Amino acid sequence: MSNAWQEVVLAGTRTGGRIGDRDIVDKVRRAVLMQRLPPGTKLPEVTLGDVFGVSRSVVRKALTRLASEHVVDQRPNQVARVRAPSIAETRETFHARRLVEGEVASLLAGQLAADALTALGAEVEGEARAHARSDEPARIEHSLAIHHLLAEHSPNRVLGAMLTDLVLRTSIVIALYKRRGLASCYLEGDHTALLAALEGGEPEAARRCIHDHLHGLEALLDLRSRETPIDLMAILGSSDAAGQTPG
Amino acid sequence: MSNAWQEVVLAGTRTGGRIGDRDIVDKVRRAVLMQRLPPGTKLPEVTLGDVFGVSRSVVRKALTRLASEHVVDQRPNQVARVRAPSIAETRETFHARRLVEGEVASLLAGQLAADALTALGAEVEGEARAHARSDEPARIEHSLAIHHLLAEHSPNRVLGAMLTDLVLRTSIVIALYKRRGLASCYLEGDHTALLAALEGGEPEAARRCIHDHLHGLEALLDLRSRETPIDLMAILGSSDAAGQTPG
DNA sequence: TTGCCAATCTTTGTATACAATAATTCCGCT
DNA sequence: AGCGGAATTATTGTATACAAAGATTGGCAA
Repeated sequence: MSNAWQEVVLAGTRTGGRIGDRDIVDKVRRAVLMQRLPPGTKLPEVTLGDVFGVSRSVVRKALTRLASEHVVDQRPNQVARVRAPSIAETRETFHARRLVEGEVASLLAGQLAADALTALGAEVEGEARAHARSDEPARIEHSLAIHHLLAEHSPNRVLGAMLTDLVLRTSIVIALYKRRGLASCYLEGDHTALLAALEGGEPEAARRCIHDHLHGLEALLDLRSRETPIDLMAILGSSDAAGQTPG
Repeated sequence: MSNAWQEVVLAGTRTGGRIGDRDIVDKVRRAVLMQRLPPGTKLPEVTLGDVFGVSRSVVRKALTRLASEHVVDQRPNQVARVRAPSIAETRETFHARRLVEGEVASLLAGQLAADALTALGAEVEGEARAHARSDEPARIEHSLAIHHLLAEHSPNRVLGAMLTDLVLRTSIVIALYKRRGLASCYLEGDHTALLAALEGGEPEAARRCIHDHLHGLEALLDLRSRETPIDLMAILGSSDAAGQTPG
């Protein structure tokens, strides 16, 4: 059990500024996203409190927020754990994201200001270069930035917020279910095509780009229905939190 | 101000069973929905704690959850207040709900089990009868039940949860922006047509029913842009405006 | 050995005390 | 009166203490 994930979570915590629940949320979310906190990892309140140098009150608030973001699983009288979405939920999340992000993209087509387009272009280019030099963490960072920009610039803020949530959730399940041996989930040209559709003011083309992109992404996952880790753990009595070896 | 909203919130609280944060969330949400807690109402933690007989810890948790549900506005170091969505957000919420609920309805067409259909039919009938006897609270109750059933039975649970959230938010803004003098927001036959489309297994018809229904609902609101306080701030902030400020 | 139960320990749930910050009030001044 | 501005009050933020519920461990018996 000597996981020592505490140090991982704390990586790069700026000393000096007082730590609030927001900082904890950001750090944990990021750690989960970067797959440094694998699903099922227990997150006891006192431990997190020690790591961040705050008391349980702050940690509890952070955990509640993380639970509402679907990042952790918080059950009464039990230790909070990093959530492990099931295969079914993964498919459903992709479906929902296609719907929402497709709509946002179609709304955005031809409506983006010049600076927004250049920012988007920079991220697309950055992603391509990161992929070229096989820097997967950086590539993921750029990819997230692209979709986060879409969410931010959505003229419909409600849809934008929903998209932010869905991007987070799909990122988590991608990390979870990525095919073994697959170095990257980069899809050549997808984002470039999207950018072109947005710049060219073609709503339906933009929507189609999003749909294709997300279908492609989903196809890169290993979604065969060996039943969900959660179910197994529940059945077995959840005595073991660490890695579940298949077969 | 002697508002005495405390008694309103507590209406029908069963004594005996221990009160948890969930109970508070449900009660406050319901009170907001039923317009017994108007937007802007302050919800101090100690007061709520006294009302429900629990300490601030529990109340804080409940308020955090309500904030994540967009029911209350929680800003640092300030009293939580019942949220008052802007007109722009109202339009955006309706747009989002059309998108999501339309998709859910299309997924559900021809897929609902017999008992679900009868339950749905009962609610549709109940709504019609409540409208006939001008019992608006009961009518709202039935209408909520209809859409809640759709969300519950959604084969896509992610979309279902999103729909639940959007139904809540639209209900709040309907209560907020309903045209004065309008006794009810009942739209004759809308739900019946939806039920027929669902039963008949016509996905696109079901989606269209939802779209029409929500457009109709939105049209019943008074969404003229008497502008938000933000404009005032902008005027007072910029020095070049044609000065009507005295002295 | 295996299974079960009790004791122990860990972890969360709740209440409360104190600190920090925003809102209010009241007073003196113009 | 009208208007700052400081003292006061109200309210939230954080930490901590204790209670309650799970999880773990060890021993005992079949």
